[in-house]
Amino acid sequence: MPKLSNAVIRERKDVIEDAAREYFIKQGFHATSMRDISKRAEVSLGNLYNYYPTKEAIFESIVDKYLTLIDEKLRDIFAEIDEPLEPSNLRKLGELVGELVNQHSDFWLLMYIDVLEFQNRHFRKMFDGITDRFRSVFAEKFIEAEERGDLRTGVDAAQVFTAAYMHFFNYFLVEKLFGGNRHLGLDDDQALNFLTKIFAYGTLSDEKLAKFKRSANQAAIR
Amino acid sequence: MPKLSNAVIRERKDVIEDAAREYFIKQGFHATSMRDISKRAEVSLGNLYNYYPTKEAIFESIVDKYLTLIDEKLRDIFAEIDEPLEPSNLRKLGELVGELVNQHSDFWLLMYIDVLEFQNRHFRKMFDGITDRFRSVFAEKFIEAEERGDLRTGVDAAQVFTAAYMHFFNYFLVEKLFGGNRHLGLDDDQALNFLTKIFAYGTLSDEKLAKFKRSANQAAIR
DNA sequence: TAATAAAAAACGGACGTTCATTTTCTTTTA
DNA sequence: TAAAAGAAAATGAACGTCCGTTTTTTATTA
Repeated sequence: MPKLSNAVIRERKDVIEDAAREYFIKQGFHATSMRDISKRAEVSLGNLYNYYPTKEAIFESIVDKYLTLIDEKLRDIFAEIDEPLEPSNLRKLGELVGELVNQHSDFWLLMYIDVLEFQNRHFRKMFDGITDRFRSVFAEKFIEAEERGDLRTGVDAAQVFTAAYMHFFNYFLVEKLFGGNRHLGLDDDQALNFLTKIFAYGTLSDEKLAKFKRSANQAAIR
Repeated sequence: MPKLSNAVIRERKDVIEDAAREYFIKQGFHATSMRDISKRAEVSLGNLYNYYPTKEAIFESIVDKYLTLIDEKLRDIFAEIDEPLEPSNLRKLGELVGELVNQHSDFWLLMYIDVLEFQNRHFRKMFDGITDRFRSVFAEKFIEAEERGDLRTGVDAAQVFTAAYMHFFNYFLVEKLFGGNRHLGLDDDQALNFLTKIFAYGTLSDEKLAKFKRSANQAAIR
């Protein structure tokens, strides 16, 4: 038999990794057996080892693929945010983060597996230096906003954005994975408005806030 | 041999559960074997089953004990908060939550085990209806604050308190368990000030804010 | 036919749990 | 006061199953 093309190999690995991921997120890494994976992927047990040297290699391959995907998704999200400190855009950030959490909750479960079973070895970079990364993504925007005096004196734009981002994230994770069940006593839409307002009023300068109150954007965040 | 007293039984269970917990949080539930536990607890394998019917029962016993402990700790924390919406008290809340997270990080790892391996069966109640619980804990205080007009119109005191609580929580969890590594670009003290200010400016009425700016409390949160 | 992939069988060890047996310690008896 | 009895606790071997991985065998196709 001739060697399989890389494309075919990638296809079969995808099938295997889909099967493995379903088990991992349902019961964790150690509770999932290679036999479980081989059955669901419809690949013989022995053949798994033609594609991966160990079970952990399967996990790592899934994580790597996901990290790349989430990275792209986040890039897409930030591309939609042209004025990161504008309340309407902050709310949009929240919406998009909510979609990301809900559509890819598997990813966050894998992160918890990593925290538990691998001391967060594979996901460490997720939050490390996140404020500085935001600062470089929105570099000009943050400088402009500060020059315009959009923020209260002493407030750092990148820190505000990070705090809002983290809050949105955590809100949706609690709702999706921890049985939050409308834990703020609001539906997602209302919660987004509520949180957006806190961050707007909490960080914008009086002049900027006055503009915000006069603007049509206010209507959308009520 | 006469029956062991309940006190002795409780003592031995504590030893077993300490051993089990150390393994669970280091490698998860399924990666921990009854033999591991029996060795560290210096109890024979078979004897474990005189104290617990199954391995899961050990996990459940640990979780129950911890839920009680954390519940008490939270009660202590809230007892220290006499004016929940006062910025200085909000900051104090953050400090105390930080201590809780750092001193009992095991507990939160158990919560992740539960999310992963038991679909959060044992921890569901942690966040369910949390806003309403805060509302009843601080019932009079919230009503007083609203009557005094401390909050911007339309802002619900219990929701503000919950949002702040959740944010503090998440901040310290990310720092402690997810490799946050000063993820806001600030040390814990500065981060607490920063977040407290956001929630104060984000939710208090102009009159209340004016008082806050004039007060000595402002000095403590700088 | 020759090289590769896939499947199947086999390996040694570890798993959660059970159980027959031994140890421990109080109580009863002589 | 010492030994015997009785009951509960502790033990560790044993059970059947499953584990991750390796090795062997069979199938596939340029």
